[in-house]
Amino acid sequence: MPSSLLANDLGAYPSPHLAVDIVLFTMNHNVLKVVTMERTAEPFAGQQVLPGGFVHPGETLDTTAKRVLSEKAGLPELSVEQLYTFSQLGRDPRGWVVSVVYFVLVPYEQLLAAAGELADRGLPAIEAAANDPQMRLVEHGKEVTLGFDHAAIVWTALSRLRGKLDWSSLPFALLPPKFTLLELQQVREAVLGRPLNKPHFRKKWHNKLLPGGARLKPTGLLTSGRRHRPAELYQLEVESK
Amino acid sequence: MPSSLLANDLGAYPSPHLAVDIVLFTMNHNVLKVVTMERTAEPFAGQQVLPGGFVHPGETLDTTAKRVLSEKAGLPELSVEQLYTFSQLGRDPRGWVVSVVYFVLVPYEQLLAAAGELADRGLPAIEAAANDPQMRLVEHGKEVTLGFDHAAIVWTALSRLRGKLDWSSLPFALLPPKFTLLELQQVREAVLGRPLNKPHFRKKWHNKLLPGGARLKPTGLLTSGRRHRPAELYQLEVESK
DNA sequence: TTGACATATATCCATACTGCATGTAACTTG
DNA sequence: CAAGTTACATGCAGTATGGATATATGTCAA
Repeated sequence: MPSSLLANDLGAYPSPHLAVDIVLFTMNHNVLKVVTMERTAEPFAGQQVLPGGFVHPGETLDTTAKRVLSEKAGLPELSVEQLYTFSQLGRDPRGWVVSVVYFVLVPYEQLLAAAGELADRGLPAIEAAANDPQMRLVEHGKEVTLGFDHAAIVWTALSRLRGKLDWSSLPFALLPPKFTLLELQQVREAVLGRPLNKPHFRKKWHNKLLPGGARLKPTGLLTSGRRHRPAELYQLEVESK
Repeated sequence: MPSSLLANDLGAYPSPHLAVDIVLFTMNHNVLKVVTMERTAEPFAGQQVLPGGFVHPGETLDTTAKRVLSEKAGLPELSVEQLYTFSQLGRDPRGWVVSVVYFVLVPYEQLLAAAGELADRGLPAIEAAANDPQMRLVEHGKEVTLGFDHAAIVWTALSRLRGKLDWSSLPFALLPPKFTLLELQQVREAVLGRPLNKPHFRKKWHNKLLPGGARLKPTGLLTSGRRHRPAELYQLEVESK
């Protein structure tokens, strides 16, 4: 017969410290970027790390993620999505720390408005070709090394984002509410790390119904002042049905 | 300027208790089942719950999952996959407990061999139609209620399993090493909760190359003693290339 | 021995999606 | 007004999808 589950008193075992780290993606000039911050304390002082913080009593992990996003980047209104929980031994030199990692997408304009100093400094750009398990983080032409195991975490997040491209409406969170089909194509090219065929892309995405029930609808509005023929603006609409 | 990350001493905040719960799927008579155990202690004494346990110092979460699987079901050699981390407040009446949930697939024969008493008792069968957000757990004709938030956890695991059907070789872990195409089809029908077209299914899966680099190859062997025409046995082979 | 039965397996067809080539339209800048 | 750049449309070949239909081959019962 199965032994009783959780028969031990709570508190019988020591618990790890539980933290939340955020992979905050954004996109600027057709390049996918990730928000990092300089660490001031040891360990890894002076290096770039992902924004994060410890879980407080009375918080769910989602709540912690939103609080960290608000405190560190001034972005309180974003929807967050849990990615993975990292628990490798020794991943934090200070002790036993388990990190639940969230990933979040934000249009560059919104990031600028909320935390301009972040973007001024420049953010690490993600360079990762489609069929290449390598990933480089580049800022101002030179490679950035992240502290802790955060480089591996960003790679995991990028893989998940790629997987979500085709069947989730989440990647639209990298774009402003209204966007052209070319802008959408550039987002997908940057995430996938490879070029896409343009006429085919247009046919596929014009008025496309997404699995979530949303539809990509043309608005009738046009771009202007862009030194070429204006393009129609599209937006994501929830299907009434 | 960004404030320092993790500036607080470790230990400044209280930590939740960290547990691992396992959703162990198996399949018998074309029905998808999940392994549960009767809880003997309060809270939820007498109810069925998922196998689980607390993380020990010196363990990664994967290690904990494998230890729990070994201790509670006698299955030490299975590969485990992290599903999601649950942290709703009040999900455990005893206190602040965060659960990292893993899901695992095992062929019914292997489960029988390792923990026959589990299968003798009967396991809750999962009844969930394709486009229906409802899910019922049924054992011996009547609905089973799971303790804690474990019903919601099983639903999350089923959703993930469905999502993995098309692009992962993981669902093959529900089958023995050699199997017929019909058996594979029945696995997929049980997981998806809807029938599939047979001729199309055969064309699609004969010699199919899976994303992971594995290929579904016919072995030349045939079934026998099944009161109808023998079927060819297939197996998953890693592509040398 | 023979025919009913259940499942395996093969063939065919209509439709949709993919990847790509080609051509035309419309705005901005010099 | 010409050049440049991008938007937008159409057509085509190869492949995948979803399904109907027909034939093959074993077991089992009479």
